[in-house]
Amino acid sequence: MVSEKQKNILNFINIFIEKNGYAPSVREICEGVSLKSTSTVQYHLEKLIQSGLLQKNYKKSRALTVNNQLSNKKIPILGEIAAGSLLMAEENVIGTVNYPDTDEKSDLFALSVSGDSMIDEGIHEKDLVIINKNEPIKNGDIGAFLINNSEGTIKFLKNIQGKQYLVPANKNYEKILVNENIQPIGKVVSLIRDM
Amino acid sequence: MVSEKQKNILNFINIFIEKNGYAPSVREICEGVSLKSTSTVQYHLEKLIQSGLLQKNYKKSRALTVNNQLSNKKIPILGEIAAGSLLMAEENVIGTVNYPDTDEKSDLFALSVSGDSMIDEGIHEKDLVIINKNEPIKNGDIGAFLINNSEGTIKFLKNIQGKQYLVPANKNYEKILVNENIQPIGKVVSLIRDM
DNA sequence: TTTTTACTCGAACATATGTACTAATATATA
DNA sequence: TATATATTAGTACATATGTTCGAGTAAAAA
Repeated sequence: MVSEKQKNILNFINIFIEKNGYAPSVREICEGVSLKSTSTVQYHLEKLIQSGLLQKNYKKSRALTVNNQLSNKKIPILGEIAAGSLLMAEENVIGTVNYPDTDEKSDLFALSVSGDSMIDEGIHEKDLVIINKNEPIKNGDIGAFLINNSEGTIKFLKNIQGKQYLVPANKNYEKILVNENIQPIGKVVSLIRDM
Repeated sequence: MVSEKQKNILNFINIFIEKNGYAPSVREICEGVSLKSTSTVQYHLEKLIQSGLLQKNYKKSRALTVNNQLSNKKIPILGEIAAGSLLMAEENVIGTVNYPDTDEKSDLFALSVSGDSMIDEGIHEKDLVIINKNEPIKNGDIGAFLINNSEGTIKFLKNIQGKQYLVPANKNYEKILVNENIQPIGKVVSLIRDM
């Protein structure tokens, strides 16, 4: 569906943007991919738009955006989870972290780990865990949970003898039976540690 | 030096780029910051350029780039370190990872961790460690080293009784005396784990 | 007061740039 | 063979857009 020339053009646009910080004009694409007519480029741009690989704004200069899978987005870092609320209230956002934006539907945020209850899994105090609110926590997953509407915690979710438990990775802590006071926030999908 | 109006304009440009993926035109800035004349915007853009906060290309449309401290750069992920060479030869690059670009002089790359010699420090197999080639490995730091020009490894660097050792974080492994067969690659500055 | 600096506006200009139309060529398809 | 599709080129047009010039206002400095 997408010809070599079109891939060539898309690649040129990508490199140009990375190098210059803004998109090339139609005539600069001409130069860049050895085409002599602007209408030829126009033709290929239309094809790329139809293929969903490119976005363009009618009559606006250099208003190309490439639909890259590897774009970045800033996700909020929450200091502590507000009592009684899972909302990412602005007053709780203590910063942002850059993270590759892979899933368009995902709703990500970051939590700074406090305590050592997951130390045996290599999750340390002050590590940053990335949590996806839209990804369900399955048996054996590490997830973020809210206890008694006040305290946020990272634990394994494990099914033991038919009952659900929050299981720490530290022998000094006890597992916790999941009841109505415990609500899941989301699955831990990534971990970032600065040293 | 930079007036409120100019900060206002810079902020508008930043938000516009983040939202649209390309920079605003002079007239769109007019609209956005409630100014009626394009020359007024031109005037403020000049000021911002003089202050080093903005870059512009003469006569090119929407060719503004904001000198943000929080840009991102792609850093290469090396599969294995080439025998006899620390060069990041293209054939060894198995991917890239997005990482916030904080230090302009830093020379970063990523290594996928193999083995469990640092497990007690919460560094697991398949974790991605970010290494700064320009940051010296000091006593007590975790660094990346090349052994016998062939094998790359992550270890503590520790000074024990006047001698330098590579110290694992795993009781099942022995520490290694630093000799001429061991050369430092760089300090481990960050860790990324996908789950 | 006069002078300087900072900021704003309006109008006009030059051109960089996106777009449209027609035609030609080559290759595949019926 | 005839027809359709893909690609390229040339020309021309409309306008989006950066730039320049002149002037006015307000506040601060001399």
